[in-house]
Amino acid sequence: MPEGHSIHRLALAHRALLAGRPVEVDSPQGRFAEGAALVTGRVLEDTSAYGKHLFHHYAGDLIVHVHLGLYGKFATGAPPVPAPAGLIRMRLAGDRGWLELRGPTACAVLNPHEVALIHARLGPDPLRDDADPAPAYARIARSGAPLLQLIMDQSVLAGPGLIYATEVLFRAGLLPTTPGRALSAAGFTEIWEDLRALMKDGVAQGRIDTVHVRHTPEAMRRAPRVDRHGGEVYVYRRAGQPCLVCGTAVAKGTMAGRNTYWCPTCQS
DNA sequence: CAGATATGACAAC
DNA sequence: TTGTCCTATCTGG
Repeated sequence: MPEGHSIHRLALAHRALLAGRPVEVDSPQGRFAEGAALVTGRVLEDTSAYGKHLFHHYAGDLIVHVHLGLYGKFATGAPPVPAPAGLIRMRLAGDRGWLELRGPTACAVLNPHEVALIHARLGPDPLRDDADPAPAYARIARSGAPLLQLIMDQSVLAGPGLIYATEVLFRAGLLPTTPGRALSAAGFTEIWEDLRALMKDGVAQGRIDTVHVRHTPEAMRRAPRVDRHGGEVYVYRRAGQPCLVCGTAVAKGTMAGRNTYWCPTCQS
């Protein structure tokens, strides 16, 4: 489930499992063999997350950068390390546990300068307390692109993916097609604060649940009747099913090659 | 078993 | 807008 909350959660888990001690790194599948050879045996000093990007910081200014893309997955466990099954791009083994990485879009050893370049091309991450949302609103306010695309654009906001973008727009009562420049400053602040609340809950729970997280006061006023027995999301992948707030059939469309969902009654 | 699908990102047309 | 990458899982026959 690789939206930003998953990556932050992975950074925490990997720190707890492996940081502070030397780790053995290899690549059973082979495609990360050269990178693994550079870092194996070093101390994994820390981990970090920025948007959907995960970093393993090794002693000696070597950083392994991982981007899960659409299919990437980590598996972790306590010792002993299991026999390799499937295609394992990267495997870590420390004295407290092990980790396997499959199917990432990116897995490479970088230097601090290269990491800084990645940070520089990302927008503010709602999960980072050092984030300044102002540049994101500046981008949105002068764009005619649809809000769904802008929220998913990692150079505007780092971390939200299709589910959070879809759901936060439902909670804000805005159609996915709303042009960025139609969003008021107050409307942006509501979305930013809601993303922070939703994604922090996502980190804590390990799943996306946009129905049970408290709405902002503005959204509560618009959608006060939440079905407590409803699903984890309001509209994502619920095409044709009744809206949890008003009962209207959830609509489905396509935008920039991605499926989009919205409630024709609650969103305008 | 083949085929479709997936929470992403990028290049190429 | 389409194709490509990477892998696992779910669907239908």
